[in-house]
Amino acid sequence: MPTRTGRPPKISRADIVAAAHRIMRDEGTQGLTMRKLAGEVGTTAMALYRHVRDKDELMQLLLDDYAAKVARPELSGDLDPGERVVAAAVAMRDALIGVPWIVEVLRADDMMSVHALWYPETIIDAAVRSGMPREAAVDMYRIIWHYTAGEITARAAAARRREDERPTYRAAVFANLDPAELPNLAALGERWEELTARDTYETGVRAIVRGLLAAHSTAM
Amino acid sequence: MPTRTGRPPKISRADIVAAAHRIMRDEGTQGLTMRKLAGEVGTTAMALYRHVRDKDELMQLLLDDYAAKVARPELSGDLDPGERVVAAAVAMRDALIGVPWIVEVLRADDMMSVHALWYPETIIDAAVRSGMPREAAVDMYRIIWHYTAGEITARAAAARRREDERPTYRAAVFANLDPAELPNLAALGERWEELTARDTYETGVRAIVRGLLAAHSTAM
DNA sequence: ACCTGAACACCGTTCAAGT
DNA sequence: ACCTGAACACCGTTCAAGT
Repeated sequence: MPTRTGRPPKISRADIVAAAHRIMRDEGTQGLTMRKLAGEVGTTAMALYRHVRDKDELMQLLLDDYAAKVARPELSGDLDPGERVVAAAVAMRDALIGVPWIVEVLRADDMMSVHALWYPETIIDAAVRSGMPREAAVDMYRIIWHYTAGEITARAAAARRREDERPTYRAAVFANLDPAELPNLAALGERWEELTARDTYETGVRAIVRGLLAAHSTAM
Repeated sequence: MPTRTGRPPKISRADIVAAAHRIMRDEGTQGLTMRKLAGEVGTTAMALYRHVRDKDELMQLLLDDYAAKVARPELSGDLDPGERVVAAAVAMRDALIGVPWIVEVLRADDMMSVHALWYPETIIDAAVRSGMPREAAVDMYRIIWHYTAGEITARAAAARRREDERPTYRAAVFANLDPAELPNLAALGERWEELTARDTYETGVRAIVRGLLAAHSTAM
């Protein structure tokens, strides 16, 4: 058994990740800086680089750590395949709704961390059981993912905007609509604010699933 | 007629916006800094603040300028309402595909600049003509918008990733899948890369439209 | 009225030196 | 082996001074 030599560590990866989660929760992606994180952990910014290659690796660590903690919801066994897809998508959205920064980190990968591959697996599995070829099932997953990522991002941005005091650019635009050119928007007027605050996520996934299943059975 | 006094301007808002567009095109949102922009225009960073309140206002200017230049596609008159929605959504996606930074700027507003309100108007109008109440038509527009924003962002990120040399995190994940736990993903294996490169945007909007129209006629 | 230089309060990251 | 201080090459923005 090799004896470790040298100075014993003051901080650990786990300390860093835990502190980073707290900052992310309280101040968002913007608020997470290496210097502030170091302060939270109780060292200097430079010490962090002993434990983490760079900020990108830290984000990946954060993602994996969160994904590992997300519980797998039990999907009731008597759902038909389409409803299983909807239930899995809603669960995925629920897992992301409090942590919109994750969507930024995920970016292009069309998927979450290793620990969250359960979501695509379930969605693809249910789609296949509904009679789709596996390729079409992957398309369904990706379409749902793009929709989910877009919805989460818009929701987070709307929440940020509501915290802002300044009058929205949007309000100014709606005050000056030409009803001749944009009759529907002008007719909606002040109701736009209220209508766009509604949670239509599930309506959307359900439409995607229904629409894709219908398209597939027509094509047969 | 009041005489203007003082030093004549060396640069204009138009110069600034034009230079900013070039930088955005060549280097993306990351590349646009006030100092670099000033260099491109031929002044100092601080001179920009005579013409633009701050970087946020500059982004809004950029957005409006681009939106004003986007041509309205003529939608053939003999499309049924559902196909009109699809055509408008595809046109909206096409207008955004080369300028993904716009989606970042738009953030929460669920819509583009004043000059691009034509898109929601057309989509809502077609949805209403297909027999939906206006509220449901707004929902349809928002669902399509979230899907579109998510797709554009993922597409841009995928393009960036392809430019990177380093082996993708995703590749490492797929090499170590447990087929017992994730049978579908394991079966897909190397095909994942190829399958997720496919353009499924139109399939997605079409499904959304079909699904929402079906849900509405069922409910009646 | 417009532009400039110096400065402020930040970033992520590197590197040589300390323990 | 780990941590620290000083430093580098950046940010957006302000402010007093110049033309």
